[in-house]
Amino acid sequence: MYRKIKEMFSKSCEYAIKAMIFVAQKSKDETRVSVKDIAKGTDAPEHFIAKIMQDLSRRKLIHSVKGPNGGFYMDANDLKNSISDIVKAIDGDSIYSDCVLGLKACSEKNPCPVHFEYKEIKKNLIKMIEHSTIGEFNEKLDSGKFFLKNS
Amino acid sequence: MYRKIKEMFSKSCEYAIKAMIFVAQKSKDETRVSVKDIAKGTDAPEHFIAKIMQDLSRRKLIHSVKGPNGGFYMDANDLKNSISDIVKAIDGDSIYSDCVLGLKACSEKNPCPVHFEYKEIKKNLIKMIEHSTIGEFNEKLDSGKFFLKNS
DNA sequence: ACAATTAAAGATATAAAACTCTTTTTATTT
DNA sequence: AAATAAAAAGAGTTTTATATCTTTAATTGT
Repeated sequence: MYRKIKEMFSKSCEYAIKAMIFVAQKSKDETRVSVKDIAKGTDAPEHFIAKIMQDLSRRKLIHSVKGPNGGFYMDANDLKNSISDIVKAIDGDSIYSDCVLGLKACSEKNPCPVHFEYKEIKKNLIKMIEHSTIGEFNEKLDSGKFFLKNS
Repeated sequence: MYRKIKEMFSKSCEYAIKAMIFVAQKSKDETRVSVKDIAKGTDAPEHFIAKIMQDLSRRKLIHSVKGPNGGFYMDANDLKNSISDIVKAIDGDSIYSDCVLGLKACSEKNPCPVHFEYKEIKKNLIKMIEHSTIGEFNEKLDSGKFFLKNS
């Protein structure tokens, strides 16, 4: 029985976050970024990231235009979106609401054994992903000290 | 496209944690707990939790005996295991090592944009799951203030 | 020794996530 | 208006996780 690897976010969500940051980078000068470019820039499978971009677009986290010279871009408002907004759009908000042990009945009044310990972790996690906006990451990457690609 | 629900641990791992706590509860007086009882006590599918118990047993996180009046039990040493030990046994240790954005090349010197923010979260998470042992939870549950079942 | 009981092992089935391919729609450029 | 380039939509495939079922091996009580 091989059960391995359990990440914080789904693969889709990882790609989504990377894609958002990537497009933010490229769309300063009104440029539109094609799915192909996003796939290359983030080491994501092209057709898969295309689907994810559709989701992000439908959820208004990013803009898109069809046709020649079309593609994805972000406006000033889009840059205000947080990692949390992306996570919610792609993975849903169970990371906020659900019990670590998967107990539906778990609550403050009916806590699972790890409830209060986990509460702190969750609070920090949420703080982090809500606090950091795409725009901020954009600036960080400009500084040249951070990287998006795998190789 | 329906992508929903992304938990901190895998379902298998949730079941494993609950099962470990459940068996700890029951095995004070040298009692052995059967798979059937574990399944009932933790709201887990019987045949599925059976597989998980096999894993835990193989990894020496729990003891088992076959035959009539057989079942699973924990000795004093087993009670010293932490949640972290269970997580590592079932989900692997990627939660410790892997980049949130799934970047293989991500490191202190080659950080992804969220690397340093996430580092703190990870540190807290690890501290929590390493710190809390099965034995402690056992005592907590004894106090009657915590619950394992879903309903 | 035998029957009963239980976990271990193995094989199979189902569901969800990850990924791919094809067709359609929309916009742009000539 | 036609050709083209791009995303959107839809359908399909593969892989992994979850779950079930069956057989085997070990232990106990009679």
